[in-house]
Amino acid sequence: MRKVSGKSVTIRDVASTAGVSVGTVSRSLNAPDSVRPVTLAKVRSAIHALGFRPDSRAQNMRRRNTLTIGFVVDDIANPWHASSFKAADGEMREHGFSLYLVNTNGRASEEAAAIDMLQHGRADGVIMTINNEQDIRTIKRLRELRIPSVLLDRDIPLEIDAVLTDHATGLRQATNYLIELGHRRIAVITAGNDIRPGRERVRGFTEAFNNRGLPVPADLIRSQSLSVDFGFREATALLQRPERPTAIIAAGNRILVGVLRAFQQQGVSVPSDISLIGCDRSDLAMLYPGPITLIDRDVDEIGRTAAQLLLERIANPGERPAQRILFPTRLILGGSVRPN
Amino acid sequence: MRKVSGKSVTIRDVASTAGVSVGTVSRSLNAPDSVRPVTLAKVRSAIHALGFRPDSRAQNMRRRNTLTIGFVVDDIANPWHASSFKAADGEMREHGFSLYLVNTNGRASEEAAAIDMLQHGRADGVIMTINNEQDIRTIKRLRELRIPSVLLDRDIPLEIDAVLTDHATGLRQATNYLIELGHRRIAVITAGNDIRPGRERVRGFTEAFNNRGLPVPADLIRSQSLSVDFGFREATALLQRPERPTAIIAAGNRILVGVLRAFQQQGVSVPSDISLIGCDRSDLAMLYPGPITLIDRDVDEIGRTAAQLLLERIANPGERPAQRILFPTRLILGGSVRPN
DNA sequence: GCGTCGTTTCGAAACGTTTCCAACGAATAA
DNA sequence: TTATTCGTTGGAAACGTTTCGAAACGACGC
Repeated sequence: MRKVSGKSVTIRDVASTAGVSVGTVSRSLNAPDSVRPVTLAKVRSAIHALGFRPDSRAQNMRRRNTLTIGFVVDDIANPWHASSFKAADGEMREHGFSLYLVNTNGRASEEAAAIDMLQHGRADGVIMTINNEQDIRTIKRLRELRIPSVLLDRDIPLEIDAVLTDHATGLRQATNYLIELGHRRIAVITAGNDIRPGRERVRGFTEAFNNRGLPVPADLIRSQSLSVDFGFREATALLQRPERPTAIIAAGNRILVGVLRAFQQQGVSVPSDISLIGCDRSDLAMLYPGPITLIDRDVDEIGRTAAQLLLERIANPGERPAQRILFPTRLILGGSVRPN
Repeated sequence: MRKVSGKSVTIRDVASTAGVSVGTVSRSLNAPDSVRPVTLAKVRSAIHALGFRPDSRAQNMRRRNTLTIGFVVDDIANPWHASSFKAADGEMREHGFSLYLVNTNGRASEEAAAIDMLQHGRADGVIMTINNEQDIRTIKRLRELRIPSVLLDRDIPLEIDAVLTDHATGLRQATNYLIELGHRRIAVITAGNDIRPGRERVRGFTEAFNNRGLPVPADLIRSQSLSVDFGFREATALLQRPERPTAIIAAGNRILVGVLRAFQQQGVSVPSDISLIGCDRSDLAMLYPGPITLIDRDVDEIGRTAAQLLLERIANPGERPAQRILFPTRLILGGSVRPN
């Protein structure tokens, strides 16, 4: 809190102290090779003596950039988002960028406001996991976006880079696994068809049954939202049906939380009362006694790839066609499934 | 990606379109009451027609602020940090601020670099949970900090606002509870004495024994780090002792993860083989069968309070004495403890 | 008709950098 | 010797906004 002198030291102070012009100071910082060693030394010692650090605001203003990337998610307390943030942040930091984290709480209005704010001089690019691929406001903003962007696990019919997950295959594998163990009344709880993961997971689930000529248990497909509450509500309802499903696929890491909460409340144990498959590695999934069998994916690589894609766009702002990169999933066998 | 014209629209374009001066446009935006209604209308329609939005970089430059707050933690994947971020972010957003999230990975050098960067024009304030209260580099920076700051759950002998938790009482209560249930070989795993939570928790633990005239099990106090790995290592070692503790207090939410991992690996069940108390509400603690008895605190209120403290400092930059606000803990009984 | 006042607007300066162009001196080539 | 080039430096313009003092304008009182 020690505020010695009111004014902070600028490049002009350094220049006059070192007895050179401001241009020379600037070049000493940004292109030291272009200044004579003896001059450089004078400048450096002046900088050191005054404790000068360039003001980022002025640099951003003049350079027309910010070295900042917006990272937009609905909920950073979702461990998957936190992990992908960390991965993207690590990659970005290596290239001198920092990340603005915008938590939209799943509200489309905050999402739109975030994009508006970020693109007018607060960020050089955006990584987003939007909440609804059909929302008019968001789409409109994305279409007119002035800075490069990458979608994370979302898919929009616009020329935007995207890093996607092969959820369909993941769900197909998981469903096959359950079918092979004799399960037929298999429920899946997942996002609605307003986002790609919801659509793809339902597709994979359906295909698994179709491929074997088995009837698809359409009324056991609960596809609407990735929220904890939705998982809880649907699991509760499923457990109360006269003919309980013998297995549930909680396709979404927040959904898994809701499902386990329902199990806890109803005193249902896994896997003796019901089999369970989750999504995405998390402390909960890995340490829950069993542990829980899950459809995993490499969140670090996904986050890092998003960052790389964006960095490339920023470095070469040409009009390349959009890239869409697909990452595989992997079924990790735990102890939350038993034969039926 | 539609980049119509190379240049973006500035306040000058608006001025000439509306037939007024740039000053008037600026005042239309920032002090609409000071401009005649008919002029305001002209300006507004020009703004709308051109799709003008002021450039944040220029505003930051001229106004000498950024409406941005740095939020510095070692690991955003720690759910406690994620929750406090969300709470602080919500409060800040209401006041027009956004949050820069800086993930230091627990490295003191990155911590110092983050502070350096933030205070030179990237942020108007900082909320920090630093990694080591004794680190020279960090201390030095905090002493010379040019922007207001708030420490979250950390304590440094400097005039800096802080939002703290009454960990000592929390640990005393938890320890008392175990003692009353007949436990004597109680282990505690927690942070080292380089951060306040470590010191306070050990103090509370010790006091509980002292208050009853019982010998303090000094060799069961494992106080070094809040990491998952430390929790895992210490729990593993404790389980392998000839005289196992009958109860473990995992005093730190990451430590709890490590402890449960050790239990999982060694096939130890809770509470039949050993009693367990954790810290901080988390999906894992609440859904782990039992659930786990824990020392909780209101993370939302803590995060919000940190934000409010900082906002107040930013609004009134006077030299008030530092404020230190202490929040209580609460023992939430689960099913992870049984009488000994 | 003139001075005064209040409201509204104009225009320029300022914020702290970067970058461009001109200028300079020394070194090299003719 | 003069012309040319190269490396280095100085000085000013520029980035897009806010803000401040001055100017313009009407209304009003005398």
